[in-house]
Amino acid sequence: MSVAEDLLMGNPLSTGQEQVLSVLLAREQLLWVMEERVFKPSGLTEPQFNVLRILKGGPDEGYTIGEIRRRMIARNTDTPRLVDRMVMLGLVRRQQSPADRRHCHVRLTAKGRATLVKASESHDRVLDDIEGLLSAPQQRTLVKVLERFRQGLKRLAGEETR
Amino acid sequence: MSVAEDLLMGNPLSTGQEQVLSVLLAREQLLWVMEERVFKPSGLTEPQFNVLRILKGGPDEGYTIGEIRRRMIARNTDTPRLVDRMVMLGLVRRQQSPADRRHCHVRLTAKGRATLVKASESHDRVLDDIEGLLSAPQQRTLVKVLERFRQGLKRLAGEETR
DNA sequence: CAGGGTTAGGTGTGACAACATCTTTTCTGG
DNA sequence: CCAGAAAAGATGTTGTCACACCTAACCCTG
Repeated sequence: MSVAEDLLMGNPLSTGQEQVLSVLLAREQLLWVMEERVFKPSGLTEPQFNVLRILKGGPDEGYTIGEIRRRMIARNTDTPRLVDRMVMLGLVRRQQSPADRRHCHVRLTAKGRATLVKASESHDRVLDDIEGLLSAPQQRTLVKVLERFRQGLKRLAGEETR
Repeated sequence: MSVAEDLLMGNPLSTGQEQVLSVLLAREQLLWVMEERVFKPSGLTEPQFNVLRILKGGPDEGYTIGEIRRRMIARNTDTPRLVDRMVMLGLVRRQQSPADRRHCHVRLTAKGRATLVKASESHDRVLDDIEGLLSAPQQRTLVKVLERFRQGLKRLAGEETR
């Protein structure tokens, strides 16, 4: 057990500290499971997997770099270079738009699609397992409370710029 | 609003997806607030701040690289190089242990201590604000449910290596 | 239609994460 | 005591995040 987890269990922490640690540690553990069971076996990284999923749900002509970035979970993915590496891996194709030459459309290749299918299978299995961790009411509570937490944080950040 | 947040609100997602997205987005927003209000103003990065806090709570002779790593939240911090950079910034001192020359003790400098004090003030203010986001029962629920979630994930990961 | 602002994307740099490998030092079993 | 295992760090490499700055293309107003 890490010392951080140790801290969370039965030590005198402020409730703010507890909440912060809880969120950080849950995310750490979640990512660890995903890496072991989804990303490593498929040879993808987390952001690469996300790009593939985004493209799969998109139109045939693909998405532009900016559209991909807006759909990513992380705030500021360095999307041009992320796409660069995925082009080199043969996962996606990049093509300048004739209509607006500033845009470039990114599309799945056959290899990218196949890799995504394989990774998605293990991803779905992990999600199924996760649904078994908490009772249904607890799951709803978790989502609801985290949503309130997040909206509150958003206001905290927003107060800076007022 | 990012598309990821958009997804979370009123779209047909599996409950597993919902929980995963909730945790990831909450952590994103939390880190964003911390960066704006704690890390950027103090000129520290998140892991640097954590190292300083760890050293402050430790013994006078400091901690070794390995002890610091075990106390970090992230699983696999590249502690030698993290300490390298902090030495160059003048935040910590590194000294080989005479008893066991494989070890090196890392200690706060005066500058490191002063930087930590300044950063801790804003950190405490953020924690105070966070305590105001949810009702007391909700805060307890959040911590409790995330703890169950995390323990469950740990079992999921552990099943791999059995 | 010309010049300036805006937008999309690329590039340069520094810090961190994750993994592999290597060196030095210590420990341990025979 | 000594050879090999184990431990602690250091180092090399790749991928990502975050920021700053730059370029090219478009648009819009005068």
